[in-house]
Amino acid sequence: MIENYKYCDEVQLIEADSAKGRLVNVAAKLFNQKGYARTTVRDIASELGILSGSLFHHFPNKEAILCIAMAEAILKASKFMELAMEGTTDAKQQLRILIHCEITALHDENDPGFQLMIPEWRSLNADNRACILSLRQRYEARWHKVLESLQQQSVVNAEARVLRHFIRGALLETCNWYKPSGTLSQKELSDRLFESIIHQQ
Amino acid sequence: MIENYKYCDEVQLIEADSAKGRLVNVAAKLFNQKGYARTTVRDIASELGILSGSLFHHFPNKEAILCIAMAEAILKASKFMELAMEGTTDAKQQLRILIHCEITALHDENDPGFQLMIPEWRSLNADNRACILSLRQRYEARWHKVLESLQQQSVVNAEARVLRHFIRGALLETCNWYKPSGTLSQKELSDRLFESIIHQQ
Amino acid sequence: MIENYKYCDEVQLIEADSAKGRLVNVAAKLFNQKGYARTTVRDIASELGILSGSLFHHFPNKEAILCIAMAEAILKASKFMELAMEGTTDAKQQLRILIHCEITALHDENDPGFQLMIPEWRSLNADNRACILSLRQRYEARWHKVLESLQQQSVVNAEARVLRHFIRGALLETCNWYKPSGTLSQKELSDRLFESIIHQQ
Amino acid sequence: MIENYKYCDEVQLIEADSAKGRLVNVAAKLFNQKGYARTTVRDIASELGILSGSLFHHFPNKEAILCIAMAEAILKASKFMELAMEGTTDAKQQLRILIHCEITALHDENDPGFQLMIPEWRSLNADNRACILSLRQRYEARWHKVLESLQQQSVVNAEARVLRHFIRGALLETCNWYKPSGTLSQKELSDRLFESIIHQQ
DNA sequence: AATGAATGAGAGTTCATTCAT
DNA sequence: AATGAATGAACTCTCATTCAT
Repeated sequence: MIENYKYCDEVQLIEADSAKGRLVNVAAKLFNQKGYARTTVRDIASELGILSGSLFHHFPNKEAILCIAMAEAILKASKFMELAMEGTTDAKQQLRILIHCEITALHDENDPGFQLMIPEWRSLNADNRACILSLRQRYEARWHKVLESLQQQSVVNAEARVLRHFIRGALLETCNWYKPSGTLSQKELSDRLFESIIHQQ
Repeated sequence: MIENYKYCDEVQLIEADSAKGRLVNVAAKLFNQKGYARTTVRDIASELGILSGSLFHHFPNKEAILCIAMAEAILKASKFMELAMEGTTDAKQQLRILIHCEITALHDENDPGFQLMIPEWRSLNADNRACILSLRQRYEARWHKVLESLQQQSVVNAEARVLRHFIRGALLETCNWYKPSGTLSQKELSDRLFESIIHQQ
Repeated sequence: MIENYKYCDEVQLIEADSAKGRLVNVAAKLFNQKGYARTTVRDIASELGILSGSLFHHFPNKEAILCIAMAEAILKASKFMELAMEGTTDAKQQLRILIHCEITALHDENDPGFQLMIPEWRSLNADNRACILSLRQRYEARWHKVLESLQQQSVVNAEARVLRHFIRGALLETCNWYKPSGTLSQKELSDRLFESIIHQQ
Repeated sequence: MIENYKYCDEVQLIEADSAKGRLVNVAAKLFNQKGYARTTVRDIASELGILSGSLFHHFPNKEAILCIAMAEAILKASKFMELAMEGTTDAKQQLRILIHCEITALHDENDPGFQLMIPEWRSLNADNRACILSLRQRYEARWHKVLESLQQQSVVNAEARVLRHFIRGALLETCNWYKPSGTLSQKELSDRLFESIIHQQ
């Protein structure tokens, strides 16, 4: 039954201050905390101080909330990343920036949808997966280009594709242990990963 | 209701050939495919050719199946790892072995519980978490020792604790993209990660 | 959403004394009284002294109950009619029997599904409609043959097809006004309609 | 909740060209197509190009729309019928006219409420039923008189009351099969029923 | 050990209706 | 007159779990 609904035909950033924006944000936070399946629409509604039926004024169903949270997150992260990359041509520095941007996206309290993308992938139906996938393409293409360049320079010891997966996994896992409020800053955390891969002579 | 049940007081390896062993195996496989929450006890039972009520002759509840699958997996992986480490004293080689063992555990078809440990952690209640945590301790202690040794030798550029998280994430993520049947063998995959971290002079 | 479920692949008479048989009977009675849409599964369950969830042990959804009630009704009515027609060759007498059988089916307390067929037709999805339609075919074919024969004899003044619709409507409407407990017996009622159409010289 | 509201205290014909008139018309059409219970106020509103909340500026609730649609229909049909009967004294001819008028009312696209009266009777609460019933009285009294007269002349073979039910059913059922756009005109259809009952010598 | 009917809480969703703007 | 966000009760259906057989 989860199969026959499709969202995000026309993706567009929702204003974070709107009712809809707050709703997506709150929902994504709960999805992160408890998992999508374990989060009920009543949980989301009560967090917002409304009743569960009112959610369906804004979204046709629960999955649409997840889908739009992911869509917004990847769009936002893509923009942020491209802005941050501007003017940098050195592949090593580009990688440093990519890592930092992804860390930022994963731990941005105002954009809780980014870290859902991998673990809650299975919660999307085929159509919604296709939609999110297409949005991720531009973002992943950037990564690929940088890593390929590094591979050709023999700065890294693995195929670009394989290395991207390693890095994604390492970064995603930070959501399970890293607390931004601790002693390690996000910048330092990013650098730790960067330096684990790129050894300076 | 998930809160008030505790399993795995007395952990012991179930014979893989027993009815109980097959049950855990089948269930863990389904949990991997669809996620614990989305897998129903009926799914598990029908895969086994029995009715859902019959599951409860073997396990007090669904969570217990998850818990024991994890417990078995970590015990089995620990044994396998310690066997593989025997006689190796060089820290670099030890790391290579650890990585290879974890890849093996993650992709072992006969031990599908290992890859559940992180993503389905939240599906366990407090008691069961404590139980699994204690079983993981010995396993993680081994990792820690090796990584600390490498850090002291300045072979790696991050704190042992942080690096362990990076590696765990990178390895876990392989479950989402790596197919053992493809062109890259598990050994090669392990080596890719090893060489990404440990740069040879 | 009502669209994507199909029932009655393999139609077979359910034993009226079984739990399932009683369930269909009770449900169909309620559908007659209040209409399908206004009858809740809780209504049905509470009439049976069980809880609403238990219904779904026997039927996959509410529509399936309606569908099987119709399927059983038309099968039962077909059998009854063919038995009653045996040995009768005179078309007038055959019509008399057909009318009587349909009156009987419409007012049979133990087969409350028959009178649902027309008014609740729209409550079925496309697949279920096709299923019921195919079951009705044999039944309607009988009517058609008799009425055509009468038309050729010029005993009736309308095309067989049109006349069948008139008769069906007239008979169906009896459910809204006729009470078998009143002064008019079912036999008499049937004869009134018969004699309204077939004028004796 | 359907019980405690009463409409149609003061019945009056709404101008068909008014906003209210169009609304009733559109709603009744939908009620015919999908059934009252399955038609949502959003369906009606979207057909009119407004939002569902706006309906309640014109009508206190959904049931009122149904009720007024019926009320208008019976008033309109009564007027039409009495006009058509004027000057006709022969009972047979009167019946022919009555049948034709009812066919006309049932298939009048501009008066879709008439065919709702029987099948959606159950959707009205007690007060609204009483209201519609009183409006139908004059209309039905006309039928009764004509049929009694025919019965006394022994032109028909059933009690007036019973025959009226037969005819009503036969006519109502035409809504389920007869298409005015087909080869049979409404006049011909009416005559078919007339001639099925009144056999010419 | 297994069945299968039943439970009962709770899930997502629907929808007539209200009301401040 | 119309909007559209919100309500809240009711809906169908799911599912882990129980238990007499």
